[in-house]
Amino acid sequence: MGRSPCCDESRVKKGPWSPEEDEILVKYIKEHGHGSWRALPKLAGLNRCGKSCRLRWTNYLRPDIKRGKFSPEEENTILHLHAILGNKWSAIAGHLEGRTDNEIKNYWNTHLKKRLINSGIDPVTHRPSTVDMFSSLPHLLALVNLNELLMGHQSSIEEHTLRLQAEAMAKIQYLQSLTQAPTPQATTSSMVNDPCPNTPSNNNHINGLMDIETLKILSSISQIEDPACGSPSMFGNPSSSQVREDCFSFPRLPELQNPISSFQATPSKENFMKVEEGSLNFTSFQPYKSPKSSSHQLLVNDGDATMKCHGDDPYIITPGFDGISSSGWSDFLLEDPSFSSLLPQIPFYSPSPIP
DNA sequence: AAAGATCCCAACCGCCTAAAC
DNA sequence: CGTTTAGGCGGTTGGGATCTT
Repeated sequence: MGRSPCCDESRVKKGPWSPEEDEILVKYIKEHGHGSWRALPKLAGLNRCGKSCRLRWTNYLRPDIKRGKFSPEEENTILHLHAILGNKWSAIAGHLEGRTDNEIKNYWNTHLKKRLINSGIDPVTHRPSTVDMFSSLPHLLALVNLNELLMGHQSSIEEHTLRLQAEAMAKIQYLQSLTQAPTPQATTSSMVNDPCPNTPSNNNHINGLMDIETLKILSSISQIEDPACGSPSMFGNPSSSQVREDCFSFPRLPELQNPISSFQATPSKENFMKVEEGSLNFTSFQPYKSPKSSSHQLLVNDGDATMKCHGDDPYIITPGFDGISSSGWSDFLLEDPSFSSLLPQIPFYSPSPIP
């Protein structure tokens, strides 16, 4: 329930500010400070609402505003911070001296977002586009299984097999739910403007490629579940052998030098955690509890850049993903909880609850 | 040169939060 | 403790500027 607009009075002027109005506002604030924005227009002799005055001042008239083109350094800062903070424009603006949240928001919407999209990067997640994410799923699963083998987490072949089957079932159910959901009138713009891109339901906002990709993924899962391809697929699909023959490659993923690494994270001071061992190329974690939600968030810093994922589930960290160079992420990929929920049994690091 | 398309950004709108009452 | 409200925020829009055909 929002409050009613502060400018109910229809008599107040709207629209572009005239130079005279600007002058009055600047003069008043320089002499008196803004004080109560609601009271300011009357005191200053402006036929505007207080909100309009505040916006005009903070976004345009403030003397410390830096105008002009964004420098490459500023662009990088915005990209990095947006990957961490999302559309928290005021928070991002806090790191860019002289830039307003509105200016950064506009610059993002008109320049940076398009640039990421053109580079095949989802501007919301800062990761390769959704289709690419799905195409990487089988590779991730293979890595997971390899990791488990290397780590010796399975006590027996049978236990390992059971776990793989359980995982595969979870993944399949999820993917099937995607394909069975009603198909919205998906367009590229609907994906771009999707306000909740990380929710599973929104993964439906994919065009026909989704079906193809999903089929491939399902096919690959059946391969993982049955690596020898010698037993019937769990789909019971007679044509699955044909699908299986289409062993697709993962052009976006380089050959990994290291499988997903094991590492230990121990609490140091307050909510900060340091990685004590492990071969991933980052230096620190910083989990924290969002004050506005029940989810935990996790900042990971690789010495050059910081990324974030959030949620209560374990995190999946894949080294060697090298498709996001324009925003500086090159050493790893953090998957979000909607994805990690598909892999519930992975013994990865999960941030400790923050008091 | 003109019309249409696209870009850009200042400004507005509606919602949220926290402080005041 | 519940209600009201100022300030703040992010999303969206309107229209001028610029580009394309």
